[in-house]
Amino acid sequence: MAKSTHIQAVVAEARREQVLDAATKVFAERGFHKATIKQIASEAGVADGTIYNYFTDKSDLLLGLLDRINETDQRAGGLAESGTGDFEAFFKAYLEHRMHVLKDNLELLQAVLPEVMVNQPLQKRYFDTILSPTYGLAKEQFEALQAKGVLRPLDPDLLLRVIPGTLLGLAVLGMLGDKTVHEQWNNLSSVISDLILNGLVSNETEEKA
Amino acid sequence: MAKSTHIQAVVAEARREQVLDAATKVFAERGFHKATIKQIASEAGVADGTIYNYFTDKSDLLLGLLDRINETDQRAGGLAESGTGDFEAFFKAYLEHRMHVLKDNLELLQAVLPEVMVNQPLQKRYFDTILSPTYGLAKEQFEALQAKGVLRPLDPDLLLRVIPGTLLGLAVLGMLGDKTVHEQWNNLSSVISDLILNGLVSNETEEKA
Amino acid sequence: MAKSTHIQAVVAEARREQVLDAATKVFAERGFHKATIKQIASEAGVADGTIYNYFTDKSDLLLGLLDRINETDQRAGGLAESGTGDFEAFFKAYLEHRMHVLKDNLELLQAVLPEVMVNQPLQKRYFDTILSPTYGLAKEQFEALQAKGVLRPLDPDLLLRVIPGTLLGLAVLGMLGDKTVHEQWNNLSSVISDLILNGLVSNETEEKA
Amino acid sequence: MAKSTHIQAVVAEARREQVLDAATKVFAERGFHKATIKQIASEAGVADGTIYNYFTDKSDLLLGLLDRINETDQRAGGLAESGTGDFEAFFKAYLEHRMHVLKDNLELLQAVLPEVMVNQPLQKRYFDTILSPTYGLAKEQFEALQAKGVLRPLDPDLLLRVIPGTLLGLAVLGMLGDKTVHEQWNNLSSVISDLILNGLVSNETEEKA
DNA sequence: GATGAATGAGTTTTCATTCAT
DNA sequence: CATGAATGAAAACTCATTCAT
Repeated sequence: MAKSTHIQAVVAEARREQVLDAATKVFAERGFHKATIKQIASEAGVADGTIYNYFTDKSDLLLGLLDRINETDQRAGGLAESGTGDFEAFFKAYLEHRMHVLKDNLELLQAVLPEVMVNQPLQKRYFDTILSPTYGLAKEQFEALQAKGVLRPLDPDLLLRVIPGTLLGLAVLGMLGDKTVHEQWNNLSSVISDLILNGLVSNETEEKA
Repeated sequence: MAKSTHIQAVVAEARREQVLDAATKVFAERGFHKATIKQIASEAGVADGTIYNYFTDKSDLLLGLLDRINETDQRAGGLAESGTGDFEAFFKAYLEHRMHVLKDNLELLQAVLPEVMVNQPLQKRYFDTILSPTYGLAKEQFEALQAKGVLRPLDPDLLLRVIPGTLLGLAVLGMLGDKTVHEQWNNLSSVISDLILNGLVSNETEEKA
Repeated sequence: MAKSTHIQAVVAEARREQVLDAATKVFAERGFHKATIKQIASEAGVADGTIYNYFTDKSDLLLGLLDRINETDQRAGGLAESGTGDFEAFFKAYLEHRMHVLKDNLELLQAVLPEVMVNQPLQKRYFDTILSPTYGLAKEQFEALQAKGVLRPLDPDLLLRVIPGTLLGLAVLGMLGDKTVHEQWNNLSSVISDLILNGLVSNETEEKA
Repeated sequence: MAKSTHIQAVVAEARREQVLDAATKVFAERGFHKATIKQIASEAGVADGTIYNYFTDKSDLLLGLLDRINETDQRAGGLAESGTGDFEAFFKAYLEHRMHVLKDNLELLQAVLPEVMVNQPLQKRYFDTILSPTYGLAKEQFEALQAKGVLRPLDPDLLLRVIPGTLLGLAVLGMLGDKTVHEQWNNLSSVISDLILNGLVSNETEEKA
């Protein structure tokens, strides 16, 4: 019995994922409201009613996707540095990693973001479970590096909006159909690193001054 | 008769604006799809049917709002520098201006962006009429400054995504309910300028190396 | 404007009645749950959506019917006697009147009763607005007649359940398909009067004993 | 094998009863249509599908309950009098018995009645198997008593609607939420007997006249 | 032009019933 | 026989759009 119960659970979980995959695709393509349960069910290869065996609601599908983003973010890890030397190398690697994760989850983000932007209960959940924890963690790390003199003393709370905001903004530009963003996504990573680390202004100029 | 026609035209234009104002508010609050014509009409103080004397469609309201964003952007102006000396001061001022304009139009952006992110015909229109022209213009200016050695030789196409992307990303963070972004919006401007111009890494460190 | 507004109101009220008539018929025939909005709309000669311009809900239709029963009951009047002499004649006339009103509203009662029996919020409303007031009024009248020695001293609270209960029970028997009840409805009135006034047991027998 | 078959039959019958008990409860609480197979199955402690091994249909459950009412009525017995003397005492006892049986089966009645009132095929079955036999039986007894001069010569067909109708009506008042009916159920029995036997009008008055 | 009631297509959701395990 | 997930038909309800006034 334990075994069959276990198999049931595995099958059920697989079905859930199958439905969430379909919802991701359809929400991303058509938006939350224009997406119909029929389309999602058909994309998932199940009957309409089946979806309601796994989700209470159409909007419960969205919560399921939010949880996925959350898990993705957990796995992506934080700004945990070995503390050893090279911050620049570390930052580049970290940013590249985040950009990579972001790229892999653009569809998911596109499925969720437009609705979250417009739905306040969802906003709260998104902010509390996804953004806020990230902020808390990173802030301490920034302050430590600033204390060591490795980083310039910019307000860490604001840096923590600007840097992820940049990634988010690029993702949104991508969703708005900017082909360059899509095609050069990998190169963007190093430009951002370079820009954020060293700034826009030429050193020659600066050193002259 | 010419006069009365003119008056009518003025009244009609005023009515159009009145409806667009209402649509901005209701779309921003509830999202394009959850917003109903009834709500917009009521907010505008007109009857449902009246809206159809000025707009063919619910989605035509959205096009009207897109045009407003376009106008906003036109008025905000480009990166036109007098060419004289201080690029840093100029960039700071420019960024502050754009941030200010953006702040004033957050509601409009929130009304339009989530739907544009999900609606491909709208994307194309948005991209072609709003983003693309901005890029073209700014690119030449960047290249000129890089040629003069004022700016470091980062790929201008990518810079032109990263910098506006940062502003857009911050606006989106705001729409997602990040209170810090709202409260510190004005301070964000100088942090961004500083970060973009000079980078994150402390000069002391750099110069030692 | 006052005139056109008035006309609007009259038309609207007529439409409401038209829909309630249709609902009465369809609910009585098929029961609340098996009745569909489509059927009611079709019976009323309007589109489905039109019903929702006058009633918030399917169950709001039922409330509308309850109100009708209430009005019916108000018009039917109470046990108000001139106080003069002949209680028996008065009671016969009163009962006949109530039976007549009941007959005219059997369809309405059949539409409402089965659902009220099964729906507690509706029960409360039905009891509070329809049954309870009737009880309060009649109780005093009974007690007065008992004090005068006209009526035997049976518990008035219980009499006030038994007598209307008898009418209600006969109506229900009718709804259950008892043909005799339908066909002899008018004769039932005098049998009930006679039974209630004089009892079942023969006077001869009684007087012998 | 004969034995195991017998055991199976007993188990099966027990399961049937278990499901009917559950159906009685859930139908009475929520009404036939709002009751779901899932709720009944859960109340009975079996799986949804199991119910279909014992009943062809949701409405077959109702037929099962109708049969129970029928059995209840059979057991309750008729108006069979020993023919000896005291009709009044007999009638009181009989009525008390019926009221008692009715009280014990109010839940069952509440489960069945509202749906029967609205479902014609069910009505026919209910009428033919339950009401009609009762009528036939009792009518003869009434006529005999009237012939003996024990009872006044009221139309027996109508009396046979009025008396059970009174009980039924009181049960319905109870289902409509009349607390007095519930609380005073036992006292109602003697009031009804008294009223039906002796009438409402005071004997003093009558004898004067 | 302005109005707002009427329309009915389109969606979500429920739930009796089936059937593979 | 028992199970309970899958099914999909059926219903309530919403709302953009039309059009008679």
